[in-house]
Amino acid sequence: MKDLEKTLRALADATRLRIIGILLFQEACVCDMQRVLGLAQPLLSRHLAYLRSAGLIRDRRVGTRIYCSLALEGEVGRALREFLQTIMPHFGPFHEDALRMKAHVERSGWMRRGVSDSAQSENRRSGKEGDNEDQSSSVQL
Amino acid sequence: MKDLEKTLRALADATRLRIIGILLFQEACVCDMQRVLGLAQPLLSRHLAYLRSAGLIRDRRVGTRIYCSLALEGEVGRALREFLQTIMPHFGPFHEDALRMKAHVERSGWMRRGVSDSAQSENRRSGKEGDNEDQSSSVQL
DNA sequence: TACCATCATACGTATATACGAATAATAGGA
DNA sequence: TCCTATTATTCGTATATACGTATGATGGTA
Repeated sequence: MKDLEKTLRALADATRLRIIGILLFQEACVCDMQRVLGLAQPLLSRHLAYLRSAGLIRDRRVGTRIYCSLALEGEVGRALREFLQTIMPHFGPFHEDALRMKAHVERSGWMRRGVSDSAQSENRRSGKEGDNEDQSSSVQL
Repeated sequence: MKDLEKTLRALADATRLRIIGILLFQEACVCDMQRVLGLAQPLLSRHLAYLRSAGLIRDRRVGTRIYCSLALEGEVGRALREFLQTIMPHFGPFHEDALRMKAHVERSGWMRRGVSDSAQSENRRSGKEGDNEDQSSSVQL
């Protein structure tokens, strides 16, 4: 968690709030977020860079894909997570974004199981679960 | 509490954070804040207007003086208060501002008791206590 | 009414920020 | 190596924002 001012500045933009809203549920890859949020790729990339620079997210690369997750640790991070979990349902686009992401993930899961990338799917299911502590969330739709 | 985006934008400025840091302790008048924070009067006035517009503070006039206090109600407001109480001690100027305000209030109280404005002092002590619920705070120095 | 204290608002300026379009960098497969 | 998918970065532009300076508005007292 970086500088407090930088953190709060990161929250002061609707696009970045939408990104955070998605990540409150679970890790997501940039390409999924791009489609679900309907953002231009460069724009999304820039906002992610900002959030990364502020220490709010971290990422990992799997092949060509970057998976992002929230990085809320320490006292301030925990307080921020709680705060976000309380306020985000009050943020206009939050629910629709969440539904779209859920639908997208289910559709994508189906495609993966049926068509392609089974090796990557195995990779995700068997070996990466332990790394995704940031996925835990108590926000309920 | 107004629009969530506006609220978060209000937090994205160091000067406004300093103002909020002072008000986390208790209601304060504009003139005291101006002196303690060392801000130009028009600047302080503008930032207070922003915070007021965002629904984060409210004020009351007593003669020529405006007293400001935090207005954190409802689910989001309560969450925000908790969040602020946790994070503000991590904000650089917070502690010094608080000490300066404390010293200022003690010095001012002395001057009031000794020299002038005893009617106003009585007014503040006897009749306004019930209105200052927002003064309660558990932030400890 | 004049004067002073307190606070709000207008004007101008420098800087920050968000975004679109274009391009560059990285990874993977044939 | 070439091509494609994914992502990062650059460039230019419009808008927002923070601040200093000057002025206006409100309240109180002599």
